[in-house]
Amino acid sequence: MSQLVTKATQQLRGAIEQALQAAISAGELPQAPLPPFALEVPGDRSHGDWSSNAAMAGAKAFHTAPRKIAEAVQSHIELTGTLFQSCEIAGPGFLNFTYDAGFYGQVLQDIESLGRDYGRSGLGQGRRVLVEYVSANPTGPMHIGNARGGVLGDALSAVLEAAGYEVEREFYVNDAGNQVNRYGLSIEARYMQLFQPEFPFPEDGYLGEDVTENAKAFAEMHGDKYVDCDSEARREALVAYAIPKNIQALHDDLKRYRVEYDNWFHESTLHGNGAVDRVVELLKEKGCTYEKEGALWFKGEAYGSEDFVLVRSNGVPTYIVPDIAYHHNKLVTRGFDTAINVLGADHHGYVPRLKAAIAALGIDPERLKVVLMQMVSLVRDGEAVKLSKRSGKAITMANLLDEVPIDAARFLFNSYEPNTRIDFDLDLAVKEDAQNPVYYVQYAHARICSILRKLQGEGIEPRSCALEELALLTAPEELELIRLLSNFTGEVAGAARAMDPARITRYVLNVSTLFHKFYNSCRVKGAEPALAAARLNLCTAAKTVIENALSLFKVTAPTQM
RNA sequence: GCGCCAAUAGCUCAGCUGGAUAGAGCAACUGCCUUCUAAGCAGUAGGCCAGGGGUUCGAGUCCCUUUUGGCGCGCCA
Repeated sequence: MSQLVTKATQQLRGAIEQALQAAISAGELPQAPLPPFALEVPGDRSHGDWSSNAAMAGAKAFHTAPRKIAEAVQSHIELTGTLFQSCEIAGPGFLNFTYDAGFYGQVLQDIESLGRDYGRSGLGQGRRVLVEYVSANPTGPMHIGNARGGVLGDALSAVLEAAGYEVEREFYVNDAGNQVNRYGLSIEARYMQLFQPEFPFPEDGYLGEDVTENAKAFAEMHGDKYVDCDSEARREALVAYAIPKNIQALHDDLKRYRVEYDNWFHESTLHGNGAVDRVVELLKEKGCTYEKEGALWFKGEAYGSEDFVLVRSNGVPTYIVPDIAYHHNKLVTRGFDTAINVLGADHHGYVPRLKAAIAALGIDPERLKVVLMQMVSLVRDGEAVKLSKRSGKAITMANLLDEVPIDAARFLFNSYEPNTRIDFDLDLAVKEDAQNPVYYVQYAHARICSILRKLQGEGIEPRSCALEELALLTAPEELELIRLLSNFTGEVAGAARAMDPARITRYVLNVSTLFHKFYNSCRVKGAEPALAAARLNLCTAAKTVIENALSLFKVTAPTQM
C-alpha cells in the first residue's frame, strides 16, 4: 500500500504544528490552541507542491497578522528528515512547500514495487459495503439510464474496493408484486391474441415487442394448450416462462457490458420467508403506524418524511414494504456496515421515505447512502432521441451496445459525475478519432508500449533504478508527470469518499496529457544509458498507473493502436 | 403550489472540506514529423462563474432571494 504522499502530508502537518508550538514557546505567538488548517496542492506550480493556509487560519486565534504567523512558522520549521526541502511565504500568508529532490525517485520505486496494487489504500478499513445498482425490472429490456447506472455502480464498487472496503455488488430482482402481475396480464393478452386476435390488451400493459416475442416463443413450445385453461394458471405458466428468461437477458446484456454481480437478490425470497409481513409487524410494534380509511399508514413526521401508505385497504402492501424489508436484510440480517444504492434521480422523492422507515426500525439511516444519477438523453444528428419505455420504441441498452464500442461507452459514462445530466452523443461515441477522450488515454498507453517494444528490439529492458539514477530525471515534464503519478492513491481514496468514480477519469486524462508532453520533450531511445533507464522506469510507472486506473473502469489498455 | 437537482468560454464539462491571475477538451486560427505511434505537442483567441443581496482577511464555492431548466410530489413501481 502506497503511503508516500500520505506520509509526506503527515510530516508536513506535524512540522507545521511543531513550528507553531515552538513559536508560542519562544513567545513569538500568544498562547492559544492551534487552529485547524488545510494542506492542498496549489493550482499554480510556482506556488510549490503543497500549500498551507495555517497562517491565515490562525490569524484570529493568535490575534496576529497572517504574514507574521507565517514568518514565525518559517523560522521554526524543521524539514530535515522529511520529504520536503523548503518553505516559502507568499501572497497574504500562504506557506508553500516544495518536495525534496529525492521524493520523485521514491515515487517511481514505490510504483514499481507495488505494481498492480499501486493505488490501493486502507481508507475503508475493511468495512463491508453493499453496492446495489441497475436493479431493472425483469419485465422488459433495459434502457439507457441502466447503462449509466451499470457503469457507475460497477466503477464505484471497484473504487471502493481499491480504497480498502470489502464490497459486494448486488442486483435486486423485482420478481414479485404488481409489475409482475401487470406483466402477466400483458403477456397473457399477447399469447391469446395469437389465437384470438380480438383478445383485449390491458390498459396499463407493457407495450414492448419483447412481450409479444416471449408470447410467441411460448406458443411455439406449448401451442394452444393454454388457450382454454383457467386464466390464472395460464398467466402463471407464462410468467414462469418469461420472467426467468427476461432476468437471464438482463444478466447477459450486463455481462456483455462487463457489468457483473456477486449477488442477484430476488424480491420473491422476501415474500417467501415472511420478511415482508414481519417488517409491517415490526413497524406496528414501534408505534409508527396508524390506520386510515382501511389502509395502514406510516407516520413519518418523527423521521423527517411525509406519511405514506404501507398496506392498501385491499390488504396488499405497497412497493415500499418489500424495499424496507430488503434494506433491513442488507443492514441487519446480513450486517453490512453501509448500503449504497445507485438510483435514477427520478427516485429522489422516495429516498426520504425509505430512510425514515429504516430509521423507525432502529437502523441509523446514515448507513444507507444513495447516489442519485441524473437522466441520460440520447442525441443523434444533433437531435434528441426521445425515450419511452412503454411505447415499445425505446432505444434499449442492447441497442446502444450494438452501436457504441464498450470501451467508449464505459469511459463516456464515467466522465460525468453522477449528479449531472448527460446528453449522450451517439455520433461522438462511435467516432474513432481524437474527439473521443477514451482514445487519448489508450493512445498514451499504446505509445508507452511502443517505446518498450522499440527498446526491447535494441536489447534494452526496463529495470529497477537506484535513487541516484532516478535523480537524473530533472526536466519539468518528467517531474510534473511523477508528481501526478504520486497522487493516484489519494485520487482513488478521494473518489471513494465522494462516491464519484468520474474523478479517476479526469485524473487518468491528466496523466495521459502529462505523458504526451513528456513524450514530446524527452526521448527515451537514444538517451545516455543511465538516463534512458530512468526514463524507461518513468514510462513503466505511467503505464502501471494508466492500467490500474482503466482497470477500475474495465476499459482495455491496448498495446498498440 | 411544495420539494430535490442544476445554471461556469460558441459546445461538452472540471474547479475536491471557501484560498493566491477561473481550468480542460471540442470547435476556430498559427506552428511542429529524415530520430521511440501526429489518435500527439506548442501557441493564439474566447468568461460581469444566470441576476441581486449578504456572511469574512478572502466567495464560482457558504446563506437568502429572483429568473430559467430538469425531475419528483398515488392505496403505480
